[in-house]
Amino acid sequence: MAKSAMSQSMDRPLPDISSLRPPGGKRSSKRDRILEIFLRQEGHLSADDLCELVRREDAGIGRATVYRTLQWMVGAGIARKVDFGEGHSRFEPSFRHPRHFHLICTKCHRSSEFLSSDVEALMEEIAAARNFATTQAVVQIYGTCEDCRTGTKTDTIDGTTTELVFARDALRIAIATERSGLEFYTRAAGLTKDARGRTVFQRLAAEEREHLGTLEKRYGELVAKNPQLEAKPTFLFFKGAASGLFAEGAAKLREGVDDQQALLIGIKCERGSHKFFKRYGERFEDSEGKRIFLEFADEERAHLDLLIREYRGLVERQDRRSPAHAAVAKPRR
Amino acid sequence: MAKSAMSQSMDRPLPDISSLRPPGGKRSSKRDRILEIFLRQEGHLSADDLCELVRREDAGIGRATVYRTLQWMVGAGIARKVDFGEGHSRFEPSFRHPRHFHLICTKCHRSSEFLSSDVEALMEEIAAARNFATTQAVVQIYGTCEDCRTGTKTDTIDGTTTELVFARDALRIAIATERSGLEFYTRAAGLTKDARGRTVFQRLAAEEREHLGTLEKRYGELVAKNPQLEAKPTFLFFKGAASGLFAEGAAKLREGVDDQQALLIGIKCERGSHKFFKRYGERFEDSEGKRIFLEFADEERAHLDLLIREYRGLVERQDRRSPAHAAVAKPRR
DNA sequence: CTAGGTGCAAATAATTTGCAGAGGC
DNA sequence: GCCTCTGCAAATTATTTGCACCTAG
Repeated sequence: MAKSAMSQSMDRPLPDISSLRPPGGKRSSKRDRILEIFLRQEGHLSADDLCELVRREDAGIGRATVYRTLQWMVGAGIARKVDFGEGHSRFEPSFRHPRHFHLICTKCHRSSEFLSSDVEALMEEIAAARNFATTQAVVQIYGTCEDCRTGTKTDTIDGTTTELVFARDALRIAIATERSGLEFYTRAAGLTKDARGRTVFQRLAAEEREHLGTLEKRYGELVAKNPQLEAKPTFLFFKGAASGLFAEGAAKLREGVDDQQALLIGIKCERGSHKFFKRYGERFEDSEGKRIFLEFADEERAHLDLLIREYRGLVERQDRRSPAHAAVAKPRR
Repeated sequence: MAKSAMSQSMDRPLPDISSLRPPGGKRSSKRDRILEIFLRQEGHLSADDLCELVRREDAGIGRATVYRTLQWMVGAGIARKVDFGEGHSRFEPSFRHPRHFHLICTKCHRSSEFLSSDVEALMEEIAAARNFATTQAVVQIYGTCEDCRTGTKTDTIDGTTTELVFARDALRIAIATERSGLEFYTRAAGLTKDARGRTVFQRLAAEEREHLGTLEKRYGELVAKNPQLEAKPTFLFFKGAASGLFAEGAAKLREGVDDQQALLIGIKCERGSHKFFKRYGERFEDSEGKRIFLEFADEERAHLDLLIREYRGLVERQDRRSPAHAAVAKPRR
């Protein structure tokens, strides 16, 4: 039985490339050369592809060294080994997008990538149900790509645009969530009888509107600077329970609730939304998209705090009026 | 570049084993021997494992023949080639469960299987968004299994119990859906003012209750006959949008609706539920679990028809009273 | 000086192929 | 007799190793 497995410890946050020379071996020499050439490429290289490339620039480098360097890179978390069932492994730089998945065309042998937090969430659930400690997950969809079926060249996401497409998708998701939040608060403001409560909701609606404006402006700037962006396929699939949350909240509002309940619903929505974007934002590598998610999470957090403050104030005022009823459920945290 | 790909055309509904001898080659001889030995095993065999097994029973069979038979089996849809990243391929009989996914323990090198219609649905969506024609999907979760971490032996699903565990899970899902349906109709009956409409909802509630009883009895019988079943881990992960549908429907009822709207909500729920179970039932191989899903789909269909009939009656009666308002949206189909 | 890095060629491992012979129809 | 199946050994491909040599700290 051969080579069993190059240490499967992938998907670490990887600091920066220059700082990881020491771990393991001495400084370096050809290693650097190979690494540099590897990182310069895009797509999924086979060991042999890399050999060729290296040989082209530096005649005196042996296949064995390339293989050894590849093993080191995988162990150090610089590269990821992927298997497309071709009888040989391929390698991809891992610093760009951790845990992305692949659509693999069996006709043209090209593969395109996608991110799906939805799929990840499901896999986490499944692993948890089986008490399985996940280190890595592989999702590969095999089939025929659009280009091969129709003969036309469709727009693809290449190495230079992934970052941008990711940022675009992050913005789109944030905007969608913001919209449903705005709708929720507008409706809540319309329903609330208490003048003070209404003011809070109006203020939140105004904030959402403003933030929505900011996000849309940013989106506009992004696509203005990169006109090809709008046509690119979706890279990040993320239904975002957050948008579901606000819709659900809005439905509850329609059932008719008192001011206190409305605040609690708002709190639930913002808490869910915050947690959600924080959690998913954190699992991405440093990038514009990640930053958008985390910023957005902070924004939601601020709203959450505001709502909680207001809720406390409301309960306090009620207490003062009729201390006996004070036993109303308090929001956690 | 080697062997590229054994025809990727897997996952066909496979008729029965005896009838697929002719396609391709002559009758057979050793082929049958190898096939028979392969099918008798459970788990994921490597080509070498199979060679050993075959050699043990029939000394005069060469490695090449085993490889060639394996290729033929994959092409004929009898076997599926799986790659766990060990440097060699493994093969599994494909007639049991099409498109299942794997949890692979990197410590003990064992793998357990699961089905997730939720993951499948997401992958379909993703493929559709990219205009990608899927032929096969691979989902592998690598990590450490419970046994390896805790040292204890947990209950696993082996070849003899998969069918039963699948049936168990199908029943559990059907029961959960039935429960939420029952709750929905009970609530609807309570809310409906029109005597006739109320009768319909009561009748449906009664039917759901009865069917629920049947399903629960069946579940009880199943686990009584196989006491080890209750402790087995979940095999089929299936949130079932259907249960979500009824819950959503019930929420809408709470908002306060008239009888006609209540019927429409019921129709929407049953239609969704029927479609859902039909669709997912169809993608399974013939098995008790599949039958449970399809039976359940039929049941929901009957309810749907009843609701539609009732809805039509209601509209007609209204028409007779005030023909002018006849332009109410009709349910499709 | 010394541990690890490197090249080359040989070793290993998984899988396929060429070819002569065997077997069913 | 034809056509495919088979076995064996040789070929191919991907990847690793042994070993002598080289090089940076």
